[in-house]
Amino acid sequence: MARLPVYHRVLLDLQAGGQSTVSSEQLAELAGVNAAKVRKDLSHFGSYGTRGVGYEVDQLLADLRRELGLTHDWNCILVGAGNLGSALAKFAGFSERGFAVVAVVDVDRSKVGTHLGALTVSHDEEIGRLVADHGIAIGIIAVPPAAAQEVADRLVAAGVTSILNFAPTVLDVPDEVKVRDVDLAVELQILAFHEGRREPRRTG
Amino acid sequence: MARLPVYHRVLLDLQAGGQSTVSSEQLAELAGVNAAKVRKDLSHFGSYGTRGVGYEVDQLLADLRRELGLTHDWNCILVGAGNLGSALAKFAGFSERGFAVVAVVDVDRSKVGTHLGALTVSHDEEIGRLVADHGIAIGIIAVPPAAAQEVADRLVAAGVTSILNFAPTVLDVPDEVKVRDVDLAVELQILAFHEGRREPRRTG
DNA sequence: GGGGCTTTGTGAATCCGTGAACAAGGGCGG
DNA sequence: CCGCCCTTGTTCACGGATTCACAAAGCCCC
Ligand SMILES: NC(=O)c1ccc[n+]([C@@H]2O[C@H](COP(=O)([O-])OP(=O)(O)OC[C@H]3O[C@@H](n4cnc5c(N)ncnc54)[C@H](O)[C@@H]3O)[C@@H](O)[C@H]2O)c1
Ligand SMILES: NC(=O)c1ccc[n+]([C@@H]2O[C@H](COP(=O)([O-])OP(=O)(O)OC[C@H]3O[C@@H](n4cnc5c(N)ncnc54)[C@H](O)[C@@H]3O)[C@@H](O)[C@H]2O)c1
Repeated sequence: MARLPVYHRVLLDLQAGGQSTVSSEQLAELAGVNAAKVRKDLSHFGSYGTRGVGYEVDQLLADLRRELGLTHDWNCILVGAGNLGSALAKFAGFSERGFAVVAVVDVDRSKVGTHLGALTVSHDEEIGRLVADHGIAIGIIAVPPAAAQEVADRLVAAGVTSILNFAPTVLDVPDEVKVRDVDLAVELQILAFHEGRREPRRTG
Repeated sequence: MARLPVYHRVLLDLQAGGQSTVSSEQLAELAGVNAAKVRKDLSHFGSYGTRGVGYEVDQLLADLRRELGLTHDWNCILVGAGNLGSALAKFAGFSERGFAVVAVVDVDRSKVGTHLGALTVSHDEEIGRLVADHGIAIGIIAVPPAAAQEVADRLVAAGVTSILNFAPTVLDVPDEVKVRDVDLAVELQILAFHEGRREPRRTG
């Protein structure tokens, strides 16, 4: 389910706000979904809500963390230290959510050795060693589309089993490797699609 | 349908490669979906495939462009010139797909007047004027979560009717405004979820 | 010009996610 | 200790998306 992470995020906010229990209705409101859906989702992994009261925030967070595999931090490797890669590497928000970018590589030798936040860019060929040394399971691809498949092959060869792909390319990987694509142009096109249905022909 | 933009992208590649016709099977392969799905999707807006041959790439691209509202470019306004905002503003790939970031604003006065690629950062308060002047329908939010709702309100007040939101927050907007959320931590958590199911407890 | 091959378009069966509605259950006040 | 009220957990029905499978249909070669 793609909604569990959203619940997790909302619950973190509630916990930070000092709230100890939450009803499915409130959680639904904050997560922008239906209340029945929330209850069904939570019951799918043995929820422990109290009828008449709701769910205990701490307990629910612990369950969600377990379910999402966030009981420990996940180390990630970032490939491509360009525009997007730099922004990702410098971003602090991932660590709060259980993820740590522990390595950045680039094929461009002029970038190797430069710093991005606390990280130092390594060379492309080090992927294998870095993945092994840090026990990395997740790779992030932020290279031009033409290089994405090659990078994916190397990540898979190095032992990475999950890939977050920002390049607008469909990657060909073994079945056991999970890929999620983030194509921002696709997101914009979906918005434009609805925009076009709104009123046939308005300005840009 | 969220697949239409992917077909569009694949067809652009095929066209660039000089291919004049494409079968539903090939298109499905390249887009990573089922062939029947492709045919059904395309038939939904009056497709003109030739039995025994396939679809004409140019014709299909033109139909898709019309369907996706890409007959003209869409002007976008970017709010937040931080890590992520800078990367987005400098990124050239959007224009090839029918989108143009024509304005960047930030609340931080020290950033106003600085350049990001060909763009100059304007101040927050100019949102209304910029949206009106450029006929902007799409806003992109790249500010910290705490400021996202306020920015969304301003965009809506200015007349923006579609929002691409990078902040990890559920935005409250009028029904007629379309929002798409891109939360990278959520994407990573979904990967971690599958990773956790793979083998209960392995390293990072 | 006709037959065969290839590929489309679609009908039907199926599966999955969604949402409404309701009975079971627990706290809480009397 | 009892009954009321609130919220959960679950059942059910439904709509939409997905996939299979096949008949119609165009092209090409003989
Ligand atoms: N920048 C954005 O805002 C943005 C937005 C949407 C999508 N994207 C996508 O993200 C990807 C990266 O975009 P960008 O703007 O950062 O591009 P960029 O050109 O700024 O950076 C790409 C980096 O990848 C490196 N690289 C190239 N081949 C490599 C290889 N084989 N191994 C390792 N590193 C390699 C290059 O040296 C460069 O540093 C692109 O596919 C782009 O389409 C970017
Ligand atoms: N950087 C990333 O790689 C990344 C990754 C995932 C998500 N995000 C999300 O994207 C958003 C931006 O991230 P970032 O790293 O660019 O942050 P950042 O702090 O680098 O930049 C935020 C910018 O927004 C500006 N800003 C703040 N309030 C504003 C307002 N009311 N109006 C206009 N501008 C305002 C700030 O001045 C700053 O320049 C955050 O919500 C973050 O969670 C970023």
